[in-house]
Parts: sequence; C-alpha cells; structure tokens
Amino acid sequence: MPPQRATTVAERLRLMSGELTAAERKLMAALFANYPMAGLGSITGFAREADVSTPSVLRLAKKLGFSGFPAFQEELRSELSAQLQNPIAKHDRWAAEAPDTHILNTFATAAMENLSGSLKLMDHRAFDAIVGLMADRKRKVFVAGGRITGAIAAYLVTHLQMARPGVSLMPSTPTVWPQYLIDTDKNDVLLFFDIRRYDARMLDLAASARERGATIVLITDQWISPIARLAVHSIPLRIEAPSSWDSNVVPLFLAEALVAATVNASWHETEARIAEIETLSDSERRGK
Amino acid sequence: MPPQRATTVAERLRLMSGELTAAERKLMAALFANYPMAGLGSITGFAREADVSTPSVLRLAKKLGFSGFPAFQEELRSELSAQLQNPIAKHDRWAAEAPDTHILNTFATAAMENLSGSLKLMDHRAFDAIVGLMADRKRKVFVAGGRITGAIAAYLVTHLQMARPGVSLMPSTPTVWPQYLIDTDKNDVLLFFDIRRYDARMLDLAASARERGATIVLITDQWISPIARLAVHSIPLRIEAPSSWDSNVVPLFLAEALVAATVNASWHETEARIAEIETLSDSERRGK
DNA sequence: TGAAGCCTGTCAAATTCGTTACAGTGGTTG
DNA sequence: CAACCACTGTAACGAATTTGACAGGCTTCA
Repeated sequence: MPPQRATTVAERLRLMSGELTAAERKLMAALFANYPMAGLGSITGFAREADVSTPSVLRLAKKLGFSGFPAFQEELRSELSAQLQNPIAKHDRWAAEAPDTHILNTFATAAMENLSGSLKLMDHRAFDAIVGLMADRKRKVFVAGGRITGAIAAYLVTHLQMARPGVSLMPSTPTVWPQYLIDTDKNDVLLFFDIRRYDARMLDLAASARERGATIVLITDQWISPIARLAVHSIPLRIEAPSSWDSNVVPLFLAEALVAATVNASWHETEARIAEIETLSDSERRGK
Repeated sequence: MPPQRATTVAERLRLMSGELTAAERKLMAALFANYPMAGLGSITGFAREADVSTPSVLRLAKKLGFSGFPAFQEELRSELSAQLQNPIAKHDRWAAEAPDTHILNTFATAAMENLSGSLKLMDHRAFDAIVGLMADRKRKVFVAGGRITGAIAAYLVTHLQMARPGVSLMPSTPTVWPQYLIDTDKNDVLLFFDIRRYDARMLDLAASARERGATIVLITDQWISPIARLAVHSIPLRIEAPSSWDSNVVPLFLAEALVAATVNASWHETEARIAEIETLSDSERRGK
C-alpha cells in the first residue's frame, strides 16, 4: 500500500526535509535515532519519544502519503523485513545512506579513531593541571595558534573570555607580539596550539615568553612540536585525516573540554559573569 | 519487562518447545518463518497468520513470562534494535585513566553521539550537491558565521582558499556586508554557519543575498535556523554538550569533510595549486 | 463407555489506540 | 496594529485491539 515502492520512508523523509515543520523534524530526528524501530510502537509512544503530540505524528504520516499511521507502520515493517532478508546490507557505515567509501564515512571513521586514540594516550592529570591554570583568575591567559590552528585558538579565546577576564588571543602577525610580551610576567599562561608544519616563529615566541617567566602550555600532535621542551604541560593529539590536511576536530574537542572544565572549576565566580554576558548581548540585539 | 534479559524470545521459545501445545507450536512456526517481523503487527494479524485464535497468542505470550502481548512485542522490538544498533554506541571509558565522570569522558561520549547522530540524519546527496557548488570555480564562495561559529567559518575559508580561488570570509561586522554583497551575483554561493541563538542579522544577510540571486547553503543545528527557508541545501547537525555552550566539533568535522570532498572533486585543478602554495609558504619561511 | 483434564475457539467487556475537530499560539503582512 | 496564516496541542469521538470468561471438543485412562 505504499504510495511509491521505489523509495523508503527514510529516503522520502530526507527528500521532504525542506518542507517539514518543527514538530515533524523532531519526529524525523527521533525516527532516525533508532530507525526504524522507533516507529514500530504505538503512535503515542512514538509521539512521546519525539516530544510531540500524537496528531503531529499522524500529520507526518499523511504528509508522506500514507492513509494513516497503521499504513505508515506497515511500510516500515516491510522495509525492515526486506532489509533483514539480504544480510549484505550490513550497517558498519556511519552515514546510513551513503556508500562505505563516501568521504563522510571515511572521515567519520578517522575522526572517531583520532578521538579515542587521543583519549587513550591522554594524561588526565595534565589536563586537570591546565584547567587549574585557566581557572586561576590571578593569571592572565594568552592563546596562540598558527596559520591553521589560529581558528581553533580564536574559538578557545571566545569561550574563555565568557568564562573569565584576562584572556587574549595572540595575533597571527609576529610583528605585534612584543606589545603582548611586554605585559607578560611570571604569573601568566601562554597556551599554544602547534601542530605539524610547526611554525619556527611560534617557537621563538614561546622562548621569549618563557624567558619572562610565563607558564607555557602546549596542545600539539602526536609528533610533538619542539615547543614541548619549553612547556610545563604538553598534550599530544591524533590528527590524521584522509585528506590533504590534518584534522583539527580533536583539538577543537579539547578546547571545548578545557572551557567546560574551567567553568566547572570556578562555577561560583563564573555563573554571574555568564548571566551578565547574556543580558548584555540581549540588550545589544534589541538595540539594533 | 522481560523476565530474563539474557535470552531472546527465539531462544526461550526453543527451550520451551517441548512443553508447547499444538496452537502454540503453530505460532512458533509462524514467528520463525519471518522472525521477528511476524510478531510486530497486531495480535489478530499474528493469530491469522498462524491460523490460530487471538487468545492463543496471548496465552503463549504469558507462558513466556510476559505480562501481555504488548510486553512481548516490546521485547521483540528491543531485541531487533539491539541487533541493528551500531556497535560503536557501546563504550567503556574513553580516557582510560580518568574516572567515568571526568569531563573528558562525558565530553567524549557527547561528541561521539553528536557525530553518529548527525550522520544518521544527514542527507548525503545534499552534501554532494554542496561539494559540487564549492568545486565549481565559476562561482565565488562566501562563508559567514556568527559570534561563535565565526571561527569555524574562518577555518573553512582558510582551507578552501588553498583548494580554489574566489573564496572569502564574510566579516563579522554587518556594516561592511554591503561591500561584499555588491559583488555577489547569481552564480555565487553563500555558505552560512548558523546555530542556536540564531543571529537576526545573518538572516537579513541571507535574504539580501538571495534577492541578488545567490545560492544559499546552510549548516545549522537540529532546531534549524530560519535561514533554512532561503537555502537550497540545509544540513542539520547535533551539537549538544555537557557544558554551558554548544559543541562545534561536528560543524568542524563537516567543514573538513567538505574541503576534502571539494579537493577530490576537482583534483586535477587543485593539485598544482596546493603544490604551489607549499612552495610559496616554504620560500616565505626561508625569507624570514 | 464414561468421565476427567487440558486445549482451543467464540464472544463480549474493557482498554487502548488512531483519528477528527477545534482552539490557542506565534509569526508575518498589509 | 489588526487581520491572517500556518502550525501545534488539547479534547473528544469512534474504531480496533487486547484481554478475560465461558463452553465445546479432543484425548486419556479407568
């Protein structure tokens, strides 16, 4: 009884995804989260799972061309039994609909391996120590990144500035570095992102800062930047990708984890600050 | 509510096969004929399939230890979904040395779930279509991001510029946007990163660009930015994190995958360019 | 042959489910 | 700012399902 035998429900949903309403998109997400099992229970159960009302489920089923919810379910069941009958359609793929060799799948595998590989190697005490440095408001924090990692550094700074004062991004132009170094003393922290094709000028910057007594912290790759010899803590990450360039997914992950841990470590000081930032950006938005 | 989680319904049936009555054995045969789909419809349908009365089905379910037919069905469904589930969902701790509750582990879990959840939802044809747009050198490409996603946008631009000419980052200051819009025509592509706390000014920018005939592409979160209605292709991603802010790990992942796919799609044009960039940056480095 | 015990189907009650109708909400347009 | 539109949830209805009670039938054994 399916309107078009050619396409699966998943396929049809993806094709229509542009024309779906908010509630329908919730349902789509819930269905894909555990496809197609989520749709095989009662209509109320499915609705509850997606946090929508029952009629919304019905409306989606009709939008997809079915006469009612039971018809929708029957189609799901027949898809499923077809799929179970040829066990060749095994599910090791990440992006369900794309072939194994699709770049989304090869990239996802690499990202997963990078993340789990990085974490297996990671010294969580070094991580905690770095968080301790970041959470200490008596210290100024500078973050530096190279040509590629600069964006990650900027991302970290944007978030860290919301969590505490005294955070700056080292500009990518070496000519202005002296202006930053002059204000650096032995209480301050310099966090470097330095991965493959290590930048010699970053090493110089680290050396100068070290001479002024600053604490050097390093996020690097598994081949380890020369800055490591100047750093109190170094965290090596896996960054391989099936691409012409390395992947910075794990460095970004680490940046986010550092921010979250820093916020946790000084929550009573941070809470008010975050609330205040919310207020300011709201009023700015209204002002426009 | 299965009596013993350890065994499957099929298992239990086989063990009890000696004590089954004639009607129950019919049901068992019908169920095994296409397991477990036959049991997932209505109780009447199942009974008819086995050529037995409805109450016989109920009696079998109770004999197996279930409270009723729905409970029996739910067990079948959960068996099936466990069988189809991606094995990656299972994890012990990621960071071996740290406790489960350490932020590295909770963050890693969230990141993995975000990534696999995003991929399940993703329409790979939309991805391929976007790659097609990016690989087309007749089109200029502009990338825009908000306060937070600006860093991701910058990262994408940095890489895309190495792959092809005509790529620009939209500055974060709206006042200069007209200078960019003036050079935009119907061949051009505007890629937006817009996630939660959607920026109204970004929507305005998208609308203006759309009026000029530009092609709008959107990377957003699962709640979907209003820009979606102006976009030719929208890709929703999961971005939840145990933190005060959302995670941009998956958006970065997508940016990297887009770059890699774009390079692949036009490798013969790109190869020389990348080599040349290498040469230039080497000589610049030596010149310093 | 008759009686007891178990099995199975019919029937009807109760519950749950799917569906429709309607009203409230938020956003947009003139 | 009002009128409109699209979307979503609440509530009520009707339908289908699940379930319990009952009775007929088959087998077994005295």
